[in-house]
Amino acid sequence: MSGLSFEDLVSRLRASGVRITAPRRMVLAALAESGSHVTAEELHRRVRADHPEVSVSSVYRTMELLTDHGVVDHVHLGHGPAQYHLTQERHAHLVCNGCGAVSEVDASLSEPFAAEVERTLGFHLDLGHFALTGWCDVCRSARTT
Amino acid sequence: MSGLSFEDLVSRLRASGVRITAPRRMVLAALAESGSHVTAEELHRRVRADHPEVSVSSVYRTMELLTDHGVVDHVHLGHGPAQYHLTQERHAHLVCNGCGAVSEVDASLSEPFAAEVERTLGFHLDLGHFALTGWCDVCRSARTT
DNA sequence: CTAAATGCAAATTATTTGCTCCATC
DNA sequence: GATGGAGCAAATAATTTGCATTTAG
Repeated sequence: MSGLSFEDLVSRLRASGVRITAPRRMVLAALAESGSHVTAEELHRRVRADHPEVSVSSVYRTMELLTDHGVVDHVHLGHGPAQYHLTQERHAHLVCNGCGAVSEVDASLSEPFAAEVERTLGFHLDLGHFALTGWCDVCRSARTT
Repeated sequence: MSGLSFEDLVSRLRASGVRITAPRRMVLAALAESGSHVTAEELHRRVRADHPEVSVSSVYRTMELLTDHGVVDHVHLGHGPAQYHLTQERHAHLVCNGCGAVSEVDASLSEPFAAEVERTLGFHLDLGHFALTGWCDVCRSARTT
């Protein structure tokens, strides 16, 4: 799912019967060019720079479509808007309540916990969709002093 | 912090210099009477039943005040509104993406994970503020079949 | 040509804020 | 009676939806 170029993605989608329209192409391109996480608003801003007529609804509708096709995913990093990204290996996110910094948790760290929850509670955790919040080292020290 | 009666809470607040107004008293009473988790809207609905003039803003402002005084806390159970509750021992919540059922995770289960994250990443998790999402047994089986 | 997608504006949901009037201490 | 709270309505923020108009295949 990762490592595919932008045009590869377009071909794959067209092959799945997805209509490749100008807005869709532009939104997907903007997403591919963005770093890991972008908000819908940010994508809209980028697309609008070249094509002011593209609307936010198209961004949201495209994200929904691409999500259904497994190409896109999003995370909620606490309060605030959802963050979209091309589908990749799922991992948990840590968001600091103080500075807002986002870091990633390697699956190897969270798997034992997820396994334990599954075993004892019969609940299958998806730690990739909502971030885990807390305090980074720096902010933690700053508040306790 | 737990085990205090409604009137105990009121006295404690008044002692801290908090003005005990009619709306505050009613909102706090509604919260105390509600089970563990209630939304602001639900609290408003309850209070309004007897006193239609009380506004939502008062509910929100009261929740904010009580939060500042450590009497109230809230959790985000995924999408949807925040859920308020009287302050109690913090624990993580599991929300099923399928049926929406909420369950609690005993701290003993999450502590080893939190400790490991703290040790290796220097990040102090607060698993009590945002719920962990995933799939309960029933919904999980239902989707994979 | 026709089903599906777009743009735009208006609706929703959850929460916050400005402001004038009212009540607690 | 002064300071802080309440109510109401309007403002925000993020997203969704209805509908008339375009467009990909």
